[in-house]
Amino acid sequence: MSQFKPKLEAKRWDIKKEEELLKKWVEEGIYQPKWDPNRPTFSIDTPPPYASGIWHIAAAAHYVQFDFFARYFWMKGYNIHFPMGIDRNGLPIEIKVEQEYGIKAREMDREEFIKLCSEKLDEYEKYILEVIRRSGMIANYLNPYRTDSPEYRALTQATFIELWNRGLIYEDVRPTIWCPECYTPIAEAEVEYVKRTGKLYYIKFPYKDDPSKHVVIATTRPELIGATAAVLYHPEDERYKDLEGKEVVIPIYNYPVKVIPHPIVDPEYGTGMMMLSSFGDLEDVRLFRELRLEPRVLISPDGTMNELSGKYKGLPVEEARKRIVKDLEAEGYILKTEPVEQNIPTCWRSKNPVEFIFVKALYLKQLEYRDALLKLIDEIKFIPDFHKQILINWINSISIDWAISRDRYYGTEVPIWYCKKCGYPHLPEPGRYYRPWKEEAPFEKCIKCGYTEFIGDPRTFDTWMDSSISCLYIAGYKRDEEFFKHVFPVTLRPQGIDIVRTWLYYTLLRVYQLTGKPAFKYVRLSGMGLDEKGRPMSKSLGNIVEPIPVIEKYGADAFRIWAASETKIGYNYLYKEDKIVSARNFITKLWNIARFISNFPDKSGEVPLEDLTIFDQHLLLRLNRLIRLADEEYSNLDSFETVRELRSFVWEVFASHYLELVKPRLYNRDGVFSEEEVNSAMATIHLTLKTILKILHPIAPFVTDYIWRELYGGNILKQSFPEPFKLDLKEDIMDEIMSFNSLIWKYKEANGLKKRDPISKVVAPIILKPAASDLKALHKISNLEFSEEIKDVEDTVIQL
RNA sequence: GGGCCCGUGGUCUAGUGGCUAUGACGCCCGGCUUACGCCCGGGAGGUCCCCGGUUCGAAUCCGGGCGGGCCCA
Repeated sequence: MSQFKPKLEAKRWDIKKEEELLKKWVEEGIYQPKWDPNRPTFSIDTPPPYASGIWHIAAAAHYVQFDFFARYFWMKGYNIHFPMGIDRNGLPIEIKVEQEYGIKAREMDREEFIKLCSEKLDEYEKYILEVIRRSGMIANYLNPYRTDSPEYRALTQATFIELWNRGLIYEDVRPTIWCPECYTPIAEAEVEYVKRTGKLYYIKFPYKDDPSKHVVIATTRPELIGATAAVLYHPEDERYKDLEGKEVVIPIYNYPVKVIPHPIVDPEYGTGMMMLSSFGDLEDVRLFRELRLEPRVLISPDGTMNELSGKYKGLPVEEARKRIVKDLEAEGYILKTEPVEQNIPTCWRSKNPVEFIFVKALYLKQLEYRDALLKLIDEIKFIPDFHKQILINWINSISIDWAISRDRYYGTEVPIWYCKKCGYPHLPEPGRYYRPWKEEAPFEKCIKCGYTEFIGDPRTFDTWMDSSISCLYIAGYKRDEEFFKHVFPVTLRPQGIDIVRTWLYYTLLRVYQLTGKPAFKYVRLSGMGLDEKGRPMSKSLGNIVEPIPVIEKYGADAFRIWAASETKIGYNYLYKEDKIVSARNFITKLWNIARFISNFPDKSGEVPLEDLTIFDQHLLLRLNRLIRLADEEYSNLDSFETVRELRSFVWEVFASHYLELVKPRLYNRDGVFSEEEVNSAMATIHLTLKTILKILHPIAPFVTDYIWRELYGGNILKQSFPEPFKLDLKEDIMDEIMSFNSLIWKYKEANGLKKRDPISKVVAPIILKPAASDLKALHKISNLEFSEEIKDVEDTVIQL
């Protein structure tokens, strides 16, 4: 009928419109919302992604997930503080630059090297910000903060200076986990254990008092025999009991060590006799401390053997192992070798095996905060709560203080100058950004000896020293106290479960040390995004799916709907293209519903709820369920059920049944409906559409905003989130309506009728009476009656 | 070795004590219904990993096992 013409003309949503909307959003200022101190604030400590290469789609999915809640709380009237940050400090970029240009940072000009890193970071940063922009996040990507900016680094240094002055930081020469490739100490949290098959060597150690006798020791590290300080067996091991107190002689190196019983030894492993060397692993370090043994470290910081190793000096560890095995074999010390499964501790960045050597490093006290932190985390709500256990386990397993200095270059500088004469450390006033390796010391003379020359500390901080205060930085800590009071503790920390022991733990520790408070109200821990076979996406597997091509093919909304409805919070989730297709199909469906509705004038402002037909009120009553669910679930920072429920309401209830039923009334070709009834339908379809658009908007901002603008005008984000309709009905009859429709359709199909063929008589349950005229019209029933006798829709009587 | 998570139609997935187990994709049948074939209607397809226990009742809770993943030692 020509009197109806849809306002939405296209037959499907055109994803090219997304770019137009992105421009509009910039113009409308949604990325930098106005601040109103009288309203509550929803703030997000957005994980500043590390600018080091391509992002996979599952990672991007994690980011849009917290955008949902920013948009939701915006519609609920909150201030939104949603900064975007980029993490740019630390080792990964240095390693990337070293590899790409084939250079070594410590062999070139520091200024020059830093410049190369910075340029590379700019390149990667652009890519990340484009993903953020293109996926429709309202994070302030127009003005991101950077962890390597002078302002950010000044804050890292200020917090360090404060903790130093409070005595929480000390310098020590201690056995440290060391990466020879990165040439720096690394933290416990940065060690990654890699399984591989190695060799177990069975080596004879002669008795000191009787060289004709020997014990056999099995080890995977024969190059460390010269670092052995004792040999151990299990106290219950009958084979070795009479050896207690005796001494054995180390082959090649020819010095004696004691035989000591210790429960750490596994009698089943090797021969049940183990050598304790400095240092094969962290356990060795602990044992040396416990047994008060003098360590003999044979390995240099560059991963080669040092002078203590004798003739193996200068050889890389692996090479030295081969050489000493040869020598031991030549002298008949090796009895046998066998393959063994090993867990090699490696550096998570360079993937090289780590070593344990003596290094001077700065330490931040953390051991003494364990109990306080365990208590503190009870004040934070974890979503889902079962993942809190990861953090608890980690806190309980920490065994050494945190080594926070790194002998590297692209990072926040350790702000210390040392007196050139007496070496006394001097720290500057906190506030500005200091670079001791290139700046004059801001001191007149040494406060200890009065000497006037200083030397700057060349080291940088562990990058977690910077990222662990991101929530303080974004809250204006030490820079805008008024703002800080409003937004701290930050509402939400969203992050993956893979960095609980690093980012989350270090943040809670640092923020507690600095403020005495929990950093967040909510911590939302998401699982890992995997490829369609359930494997992590990685370069080496070649299974990385990039987000932007997917967004360009299916639209950001389809991508976001997938992220909202296929990823259960806390659980791993698989990327599957057909899921995105399915989300895109839903958008097409929604578009066409809106297109259909746009044929009819919006009467929702003219008809009060109580004047709607009872059937129309039933639809809104059913819609109330969805409104309540969405409101509750979004406010609990989840979206999974809402999107599934919304999809089912829109597709099944609203489109397939309600809209089919009211079509005859809307068109009213035969004039059987009164003007009030027609207006009621026109009001109901628009009320429902508006509600659906608002509920879906946080998830699918583009298509909902576009439809809103076309039909109702303005930016939908500036609408308030829907409240349930106030209706005087108890339970809606939509389920019965749907069963009835299916019954009739099934009946007609079974009897070879088309859907539009008439039926002479139907006797239906009384509960369906409110929809009588709509049912009659849709199914072309000449005589529709209702009976109280019929309880169940299934028992409806049909006559052809 | 420890912790956490997972194991549901061909594939993926919802469901954490209760009627004939949810949905998506795929498959089969029917439909030229004027918002939508990116559609509509109908349908087939499942030992809910295995064993034992608790219970009137278990996919769901408990114990044990098998298989997979992540993190840690």
